[in-house]
Amino acid sequence: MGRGKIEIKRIENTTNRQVTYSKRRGGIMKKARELSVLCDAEVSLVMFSSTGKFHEYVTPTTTTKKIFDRYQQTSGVNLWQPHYEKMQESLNKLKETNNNLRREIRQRMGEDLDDLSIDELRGLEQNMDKSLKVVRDQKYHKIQTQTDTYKKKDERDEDPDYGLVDHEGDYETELGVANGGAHSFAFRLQPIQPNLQDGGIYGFHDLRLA
Amino acid sequence: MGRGKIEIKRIENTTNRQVTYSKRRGGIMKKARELSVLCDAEVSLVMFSSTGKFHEYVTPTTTTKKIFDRYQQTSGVNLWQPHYEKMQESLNKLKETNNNLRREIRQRMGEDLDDLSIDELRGLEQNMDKSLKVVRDQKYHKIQTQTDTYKKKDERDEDPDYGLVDHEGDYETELGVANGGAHSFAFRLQPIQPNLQDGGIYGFHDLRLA
DNA sequence: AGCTATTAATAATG
DNA sequence: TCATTATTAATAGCT
Repeated sequence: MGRGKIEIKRIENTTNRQVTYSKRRGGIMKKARELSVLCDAEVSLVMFSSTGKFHEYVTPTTTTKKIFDRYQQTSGVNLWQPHYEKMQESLNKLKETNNNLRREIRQRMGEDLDDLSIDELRGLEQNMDKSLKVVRDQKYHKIQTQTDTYKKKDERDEDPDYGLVDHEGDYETELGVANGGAHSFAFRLQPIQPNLQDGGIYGFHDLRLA
Repeated sequence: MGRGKIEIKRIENTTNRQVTYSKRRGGIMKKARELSVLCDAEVSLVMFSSTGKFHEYVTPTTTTKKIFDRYQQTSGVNLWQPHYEKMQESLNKLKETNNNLRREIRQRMGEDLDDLSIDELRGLEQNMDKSLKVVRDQKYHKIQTQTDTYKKKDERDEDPDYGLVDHEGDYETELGVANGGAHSFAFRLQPIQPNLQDGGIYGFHDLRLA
């Protein structure tokens, strides 16, 4: 369809190649548009010239993203799914771990004990008993140390923030993630938060399953 | 270019539309191929017919994924990155939360106490003391209940497994070691599959900071 | 960029 | 769906 027939092979002359690219690009985009309209089809046409210039046509009623999403779904070709799935899997594992850790803390606080067997209860009790001794010793040790320090310096003034629980900022809501603050200890929490609203928002010290 | 000129608008007759789709699809794919070869260009052409049938052409020297990546890069359109980053962020928050939960459990096991103030130690001690009483009561209650059950049961039949609690033998041995010989109630949670390779980024049931 | 001779695509038809 | 063909559409080579 020109002044002469041409062979379909790379046009070596650079200028010619560019000109032909320009002309045919217009042609194929027109074809794509016509196909969209006439046949009510979704079309995505993406082109990069040999010089790297980018052109595209997409059916106006959709987007390239949608076309590619559909492409993935239909063709079964995974463009980024592998990575995504891996992360999703990691997220789920972490959430499960998180729940287990919360459950353990709750049990160490004397809640959620119904499901434990006698042996488990015995193990927990022994562990807590032993741990409590360690904590107690550590407390005495610390008091002793501090007393010594006071004797030396004879300074004073206590921390006015004593007892305050700081509530840090927002947490990830979409995935039901609760982010414990660096110094969030359940045992410091006096009133355990009553029921919050749904949507995966949990207080820092909420040990319910996420 | 046919026996008559046609207007570029949706072909209402379904059969006609399909036929035209079929013909023009072939035509545009040929054009895409020719553009690729003649002009040394990268072309991706994705089409969905109105009935949902999928067809594509990609320059043979590349792949749809590569074109897609390049498209993202060139057009500046970020299609999946936002979601990806969001997940990454969630992962990080979850990991931090898990670390905090682990730390709390460690402290409830008498470890990692050095950073706690006297007041925090006191709070922890009181909480543990109180919780221990609850656990102890629960243990006695459970033992009592089971004893009653045995009495009733013995009157009827002899089912040696009834009411018996498995000694889930693993949890004591496997973990005691990891935790300096301490009886590690935490590791009762071990059953979830261990982490795979991947550099062990997410240590799920290890109470050390990940 | 335009122009146009010529080839290519395809709408209607069988 | 497949082949034919009269027409229109695209475009190669030129300016």
